[in-house]
Amino acid sequence: MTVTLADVAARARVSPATVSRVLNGNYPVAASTRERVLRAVDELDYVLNGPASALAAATSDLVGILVNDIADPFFGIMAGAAQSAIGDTGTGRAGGEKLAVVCNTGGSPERELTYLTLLQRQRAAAVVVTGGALVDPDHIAALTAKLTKLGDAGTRVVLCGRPPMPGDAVAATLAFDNRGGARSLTEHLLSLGHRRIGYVAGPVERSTTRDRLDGHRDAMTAAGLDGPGLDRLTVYGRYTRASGYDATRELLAREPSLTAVVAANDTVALGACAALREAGLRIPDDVSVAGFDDLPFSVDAVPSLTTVRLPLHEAGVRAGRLAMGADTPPPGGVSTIRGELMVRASTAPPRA
Amino acid sequence: MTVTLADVAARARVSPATVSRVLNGNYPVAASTRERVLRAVDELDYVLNGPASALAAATSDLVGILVNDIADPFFGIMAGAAQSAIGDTGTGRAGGEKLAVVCNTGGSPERELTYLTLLQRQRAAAVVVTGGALVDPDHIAALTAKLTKLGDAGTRVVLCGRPPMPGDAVAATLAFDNRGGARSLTEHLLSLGHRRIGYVAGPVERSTTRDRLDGHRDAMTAAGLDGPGLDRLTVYGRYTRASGYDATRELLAREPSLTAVVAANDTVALGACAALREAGLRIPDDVSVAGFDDLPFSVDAVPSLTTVRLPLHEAGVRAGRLAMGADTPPPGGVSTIRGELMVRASTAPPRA
DNA sequence: CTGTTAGCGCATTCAT
DNA sequence: ATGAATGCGCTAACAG
Repeated sequence: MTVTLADVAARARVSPATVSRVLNGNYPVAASTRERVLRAVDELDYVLNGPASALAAATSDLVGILVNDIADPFFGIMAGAAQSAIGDTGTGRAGGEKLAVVCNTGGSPERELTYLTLLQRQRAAAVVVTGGALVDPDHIAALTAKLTKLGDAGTRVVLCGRPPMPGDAVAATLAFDNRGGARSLTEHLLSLGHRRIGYVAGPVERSTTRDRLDGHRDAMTAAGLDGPGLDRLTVYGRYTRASGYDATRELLAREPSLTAVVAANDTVALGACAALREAGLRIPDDVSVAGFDDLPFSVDAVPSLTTVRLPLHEAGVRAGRLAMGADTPPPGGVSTIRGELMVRASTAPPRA
Repeated sequence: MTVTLADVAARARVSPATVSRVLNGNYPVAASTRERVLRAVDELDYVLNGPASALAAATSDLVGILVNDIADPFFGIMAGAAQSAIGDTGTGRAGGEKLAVVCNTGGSPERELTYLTLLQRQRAAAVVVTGGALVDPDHIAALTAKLTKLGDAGTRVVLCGRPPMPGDAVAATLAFDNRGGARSLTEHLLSLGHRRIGYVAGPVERSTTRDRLDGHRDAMTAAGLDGPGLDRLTVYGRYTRASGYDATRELLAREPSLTAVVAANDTVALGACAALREAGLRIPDDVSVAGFDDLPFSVDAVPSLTTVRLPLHEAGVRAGRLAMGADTPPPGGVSTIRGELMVRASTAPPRA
């Protein structure tokens, strides 16, 4: 019923071993023979049996890319870039093709572990884990253990847009400088003259939330604005528009004379804008707003959003190449990627 | 080095077959034995060898979800919904877990075919193909052939948000009523009194583009507004913000007295808004704008966008369940999903 | 309910 | 440069 390598061998009048060799291209084969085999493959419309191949070779051509939220362009951009970098590395022939796939954890630590197990089960060639991590020590330990096993089994593990992990389970990590970016963003607001700045944070248990908030606090503290007021003007939520909306209303209730709102990311910032507008406040005339990430829609927002640009596409490509072994890991295994402050129309000096 | 099923069997003092049976759970096993085996699995930290399992069983637990653009929430929402529907069908035990993965074709027909081959190679349990199709007959033929082979090999093929295909290669298709939705959208504009309506279409070779444009033309024709003017006020582009921006400038150049712009989707509509605003036109006072899809950001746009809501999440979940065989296909194999007109602030009667 | 026996389709030694 | 033989780890008949 289904065509096997042996069928191809018979048609090409060679041994199965030879067919295997031309297909994998890692071995010297006479040009004429190769030609004949390739023709038989074509005529029979043969497709390699992946599981059989993976079983015999003890490794598969599967590369997994884990994301927290596939509906969020933040992850989509990174994943898409990684996926194309991995696909493009192929020789074009069917031989070197990797199957780069993205797995959506939905931010759930259990699903993260489950996907990793599934990938381990498939003997994945590499795994790219993207986005902020959970700060919970138990989960970090479990994750580290799982990644170590993957690494020991020959799977190359790459972290992208995620803080480094302890141990040597990870081949390479590309970390974003969330703290530094957040600090420069708040410094920008401070330099405009703002003093009563609200902060809409993400989920408290995520490293990204912590890092960005830390950066914000660094700037506030350096300006002598630390103290209890800082906590009072910080509201935690999720990385959604609705969360930004709700948190901003809360902020407004706590401090009606707010002159600026810094959001954990661009999506949250949009929700903040909606809440401010609804309260009859103009942006940036009455209140300035800033985001983080610089997703594609941010430049089109009205007014266009001041934010910190993260080179998501570039990071994804680098992670993909690292996963393929096409690039060598940075010294020490960790590379920190900086964000760039994008000053646009949503921030201005506070009203006099 | 690596723990195998035989190791588990030895530790649990049963035969390998029994271990296999408790792991797959599709066979009666005494509770005490199962307990012993599970304990051994745990103690040895055993992970099933997917390729070996797939080889022996002639099917894997991999489910592929193909999308045109992973960075576009349109696809992200459908893919995420499908993926969670597939994951949730699992019993919770490691046994029934499917590995739902998304593959990004980038809209390239070659990559679409390549991914399908890769999935075929892996003996995927099911494949969900999302989004608009290429209208090119050659590609449709190639795709049909490939899907037929997949189907013959036991892979369940489901189409989601995509027009039906000829033949019986496909187990089920969930099609969006793009034409009907587009028609009702333009009718809305017409009923407001608009007559000079520009249309910013997507890529000419995509079925989604065609269908939505057809719906628009249906409405225009019914209103007696067909003729050469219709073509003159139609500009093709891509499904991006930049494309909407450029096309709208072009439209404005062709017809400065335009009173409305209908865009192929919400993202394009945002670009259109930017171009109009830059031209000093107010929305909707001077020009009305409408989109399609009702992505999450559309309600937050300023002004909020009139559009046609497509139940992307619901469609994704249905596709996922269909792919798992958890739901039975609709009669005839095809189910058409209607959109819902969402009238918001970006459309208003034209100026007198 | 459980053990035994055969492959599944391919990559890889080892020969030649 | 090519062929023959072996085993990867597991599932699926069959027995019992």
